[in-house]
Amino acid sequence: MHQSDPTIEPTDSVSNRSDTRRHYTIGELARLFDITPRTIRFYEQEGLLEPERRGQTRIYHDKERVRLKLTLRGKRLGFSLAEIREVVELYDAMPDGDVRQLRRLLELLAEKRAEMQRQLEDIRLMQRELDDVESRCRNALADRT
Amino acid sequence: MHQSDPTIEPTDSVSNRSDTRRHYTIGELARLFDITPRTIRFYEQEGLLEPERRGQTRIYHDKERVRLKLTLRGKRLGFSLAEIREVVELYDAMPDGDVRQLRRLLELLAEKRAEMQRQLEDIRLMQRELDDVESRCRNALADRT
DNA sequence: ATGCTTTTTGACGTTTACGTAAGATGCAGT
DNA sequence: ACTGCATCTTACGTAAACGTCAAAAAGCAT
Repeated sequence: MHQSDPTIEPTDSVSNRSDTRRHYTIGELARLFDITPRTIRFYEQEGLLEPERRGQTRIYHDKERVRLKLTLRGKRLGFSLAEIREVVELYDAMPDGDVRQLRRLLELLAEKRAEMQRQLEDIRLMQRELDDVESRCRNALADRT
Repeated sequence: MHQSDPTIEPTDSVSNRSDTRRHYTIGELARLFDITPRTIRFYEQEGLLEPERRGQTRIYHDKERVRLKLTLRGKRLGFSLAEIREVVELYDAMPDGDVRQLRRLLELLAEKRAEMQRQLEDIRLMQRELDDVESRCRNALADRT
C-alpha cells in the first residue's frame, strides 16, 4: 500500500522534507498544480520539461516539478512559453555555457527584471483605479438606500 | 519606442484654446499607443470602445482614449478582453445602475484586487529567482575569465 | 487472469487576439 | 480632375496554448 522501497536513498542534500516525494506521475503532478496532463505534455513538447522515462511513462523528479512551478509563475506574469523556454535552456546550459551564452542570459534576466518593474507600476496604477471606481461605486450604492 | 509613454497622460488639463483638438482619428490614437488601427477596431467590436461617428469615420475623444489606456494596462496585467469589458460595461451603467449591478461591480473589483495581490507575490518570488540565477550566472562568468 | 484506472501517442478542434489582403469611399493638395 | 493617403467594411488567415476524443499499451488490485 504505502511505498516501501528501502533501496532508494535520498540523493538530495538540501530539500524540503514536506514535499520531497522523489518522483511523480504525470497525473499526480497535474493534480498538484491543478492543470491537466495534456498541459504538462505540451510543455514538454515545447522544450520546457524533460522528464525521465521509465519504459514508456514519464517520471517527474523535484527538478522538473520546480521547473513546472516556475513555468506556471512565468505564465501568470504574462510571459510566453517561448520566452520561458529561452531562459530555461540557457539556465540549463549554464554550468558549461560559453561566455556569449552567459551574457545572453544576463541580458534576458535584465529584460525580465525591467518587465517586472513595469508590471509593478501597472499594478500600482490599477490599484488606484480600483480604489477610485470602488469609492464611486459605494457612493452610488449609498445614494440608492 | 520613440514615442512618449502613453501611460502618461498627454498634457490635457482643460485647455482654454477653443480649437484645441480634443479628439483623435483612429490612426493618431494608434500611433499614440503604439498599436494598429485594426486592434482599436477590434476592441470596439468587443464592446470596449464606442467612438463617435462622423460620417463613416470614427472619432475618439478623451473618454475613449482613457478607456483604451486602461484596456491596454489591463491587458498587460493579463486580463482578457472579456474580463475588461465586464468591468467597463458595469462602470458605464454605474450612475443609474441598480443595486444588483453595483454589488456585482464591487465583487469584480474585489476579484481584481485579489489578483493584483497574487501578482505582487509572484513578482516578488520571480525577482528572487532572477537575483539567484543572475548571481550564479555572474559566478560562472567570473570562473571563465 | 480480469477488470479498472492511468498513461501514451497521434490528430483534429477551439478560443483569444489580432494580422492581412481586397475593394470601396473620402478628403487634401496640386 | 487626378493623385495619394487614410479610413471603412468584410472576410479569411494565423499563432499560442491548450482541449478533446480515440485507440493502444501499461500498471495494480482482487
